[in-house]
Amino acid sequence: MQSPTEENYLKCIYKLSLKVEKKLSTNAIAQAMCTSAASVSDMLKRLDEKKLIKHEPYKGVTLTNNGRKSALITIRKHRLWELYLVNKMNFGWHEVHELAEQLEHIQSDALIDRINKLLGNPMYDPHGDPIPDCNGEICYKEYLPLRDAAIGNYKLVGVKNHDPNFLKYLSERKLTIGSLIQLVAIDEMGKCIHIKISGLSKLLLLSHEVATGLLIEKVK
Amino acid sequence: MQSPTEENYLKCIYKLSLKVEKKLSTNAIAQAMCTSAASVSDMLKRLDEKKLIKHEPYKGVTLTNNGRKSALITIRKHRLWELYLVNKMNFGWHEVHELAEQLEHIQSDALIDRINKLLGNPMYDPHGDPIPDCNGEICYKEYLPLRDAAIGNYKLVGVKNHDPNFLKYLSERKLTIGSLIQLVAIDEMGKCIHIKISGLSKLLLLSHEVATGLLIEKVK
DNA sequence: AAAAAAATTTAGATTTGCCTAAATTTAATT
DNA sequence: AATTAAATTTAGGCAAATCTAAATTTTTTT
Repeated sequence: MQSPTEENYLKCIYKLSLKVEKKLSTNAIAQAMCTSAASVSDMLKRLDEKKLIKHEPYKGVTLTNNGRKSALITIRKHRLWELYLVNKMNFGWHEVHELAEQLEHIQSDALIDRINKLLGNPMYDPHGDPIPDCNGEICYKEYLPLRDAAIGNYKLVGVKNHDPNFLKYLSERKLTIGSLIQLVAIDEMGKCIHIKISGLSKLLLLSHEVATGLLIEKVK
Repeated sequence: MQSPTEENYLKCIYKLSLKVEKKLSTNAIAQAMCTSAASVSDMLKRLDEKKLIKHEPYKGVTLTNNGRKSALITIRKHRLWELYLVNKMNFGWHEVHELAEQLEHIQSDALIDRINKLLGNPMYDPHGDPIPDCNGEICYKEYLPLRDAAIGNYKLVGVKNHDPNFLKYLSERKLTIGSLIQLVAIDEMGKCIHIKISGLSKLLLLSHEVATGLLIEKVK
């Protein structure tokens, strides 16, 4: 078993590894964890001894299979809790991250299995991120930012930006995962796009920044 | 704010204080916490510095108002979580204590308020224990063990024994909080009693041990 | 290729929470 | 009242997780 801190390090290393192909630097982890490089160096030694990562001093870090699985199980718990908080406890999608950061460390397979069951074995969390299965298998989708889309019909399937203020901004405009979006016009000059959300009458104007944070899927 | 360990000590001291009128001994706490007297002595010093308890070395311990409130807020969280797990997540009343021991340390007023709201601001947990309000006020009831009752009609309002096996034994016999019980006969010789549960046809035989663990209320 | 800069690790401390063993205080016996 | 026994505290250590500062290694620059 891992401590909550170790779980957080593994989760962090996993997420950074998705962005960076090569071995991870101590500094990158320190920055992401908001701690000192010395603390990270200490922790890397411990995680290496536990065979959760492979750490060659001065060279960098990679996850072992065990470490990756552990990280994905923590991510699974986080995402299931987020979805539970939104779907069953009426929280907004902008409120659940910090809560899930705590709840993901609750140790009980029975509890997480129950949450999964009550949610109907869901595939995605409230932000559209895939939920790893109980073996730590995860299935990534190809995502297209709305910013790069042509005129047409789309479904909102994810957000790239998880900032609570951004999420609140979206839900206030009835934009959540699953929303059907018609891209009506692209204003390259004004650096924005015009969309219409299925079911709502009025047009919505989105800046390129906002459109960059929205991940969509083509609809027939 | 307190650490989970500090919360557990305060909860423990509060619960022991209910049983023992005078000042609590270090040993009593050590036994209840399954730790050494030296560790308790350490912790008492820390809690005293934080003004959560009053500790006169060699003399004993009492809670301050702050300490009592903190303990009761933790107990509130524990009992609300237990009820939530039973009522909303389909756990058995014998399965929820260990989970609630973890969940009670989640730090979020919004979450516990939401749980309270979803449960309809409940008064009692699944074992019939009163739930302190958000100010740490608790209202105890006078309880009568079924063992001491005369022939008549009663409602099961609590259990004195929280052992999961005992609880499972009861629920397997359709005995849970709220069950209406008709005390049909008292067999002093056989050290047992005969009861009939409302809605069920057949008689149930309960040993004096079991009847001692059941807390009841007279029904008109 | 040598020197300077950047990144990383090690050294030495700190805090929390625990331990065992020793010292101290209080309570119980003789 | 003196001694023994029990309870409690203190002393000294350990492990996790953090820190700052110093030492080391790698990379970059000149």
